[in-house]
Amino acid sequence: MQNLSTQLKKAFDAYFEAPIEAWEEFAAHCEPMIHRKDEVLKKQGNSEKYFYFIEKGSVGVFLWKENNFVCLDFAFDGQFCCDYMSVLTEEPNDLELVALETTKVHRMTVENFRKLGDKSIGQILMRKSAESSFVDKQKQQIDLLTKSSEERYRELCQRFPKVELRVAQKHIASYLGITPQSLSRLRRKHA
Amino acid sequence: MQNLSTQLKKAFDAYFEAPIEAWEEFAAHCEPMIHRKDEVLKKQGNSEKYFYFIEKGSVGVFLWKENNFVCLDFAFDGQFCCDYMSVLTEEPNDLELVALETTKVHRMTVENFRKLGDKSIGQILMRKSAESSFVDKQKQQIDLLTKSSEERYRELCQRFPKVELRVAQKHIASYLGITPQSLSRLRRKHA
DNA sequence: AGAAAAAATTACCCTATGGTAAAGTTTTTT
DNA sequence: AAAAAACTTTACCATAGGGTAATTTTTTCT
Repeated sequence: MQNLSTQLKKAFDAYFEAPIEAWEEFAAHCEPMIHRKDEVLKKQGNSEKYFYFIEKGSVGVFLWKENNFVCLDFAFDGQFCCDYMSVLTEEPNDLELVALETTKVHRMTVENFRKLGDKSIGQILMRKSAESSFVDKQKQQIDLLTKSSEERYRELCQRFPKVELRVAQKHIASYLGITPQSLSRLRRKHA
Repeated sequence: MQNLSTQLKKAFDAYFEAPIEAWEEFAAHCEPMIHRKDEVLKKQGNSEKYFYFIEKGSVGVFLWKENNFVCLDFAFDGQFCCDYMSVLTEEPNDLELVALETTKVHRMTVENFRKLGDKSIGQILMRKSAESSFVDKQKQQIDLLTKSSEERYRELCQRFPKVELRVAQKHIASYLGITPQSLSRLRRKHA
């Protein structure tokens, strides 16, 4: 468990710049959990029950659209994830979280996460959490509006090395906003 | 000034669900200001100096890309806006805020906004602010990934009635992620 | 008001991506 | 190990949107 603390602390430092008490409080309420590939951590249409820290593995955030799914986000080792919109609005939401490989997480109930938010130290945690989530989303929007799918693919591969090996092409394609066929073409061209 | 209070309060209620003390504190530090069309409220590469509440008019958030600009966001009457990424990171940022028509704002220095954030009431304000900004961005990302430019255009027109009359087509086009020529075609088709 | 500048529209052709289908590959199931 | 299912690649054609340029309309400047 000491190992988690080290890694969790590192994630906090990179992500939040929150005071040390905040992550201690957070860590104290975490429960370890293992999810196999394709296991659904949060189902579309439900309210989010947990806030996750990924120790090892990866999780995809999906939106089901007609018969297809669109991948809105990936989260890998050392990152946090959840259907944050559901947490914030306290309502059911259509995002679906799925393990993309065997994944070890530490999760905290949203109930506890919210209770944390009532304390002043948690207030800061919640704020930092929302702020960094916003910055990430803003970057994604900028990429979608200003970069070609080829650029976006190359940057994704840089940001998450080996992502092509760990995550199905179809998920990467939908994340980029293109079809698997188009991604396949891109890959062939610049292989 | 009573008028502002009413409208500002309304904006808070719609946006933040923050306690009444938060917006009173906010309103107390605001300074009224009028910007003419095309006036730059925040220049690319600078740090954000103000946090704005728009009483009447509109502001565009732009990112300059090569010789062009891309519109990332619009803000109209009763909304807040700023280069939020710069405020959060406390660093210079490339977004540029421009008045799209004659616009009356009430602005607060980021310095004061941050000081507010140190009080517990401001902590909540900052958190709510980040949270609602995140939700907005998430929605934008979803639209970009799941909807056609035609759908996005129609929804933009619904969300901000008369937007086609108040804002230049080229800005709307870049917000949608297409060229003015393509937007022109769309408009002709469904006029 | 008239001239100049900027923006919007239209047109033409071109390219990136979509849709469908089929072939090849990998993974899962039995 | 064989069969089935799922995924990836390839191919072919269709289409939305881009690039350039010319024309018209609107806005700005003098």
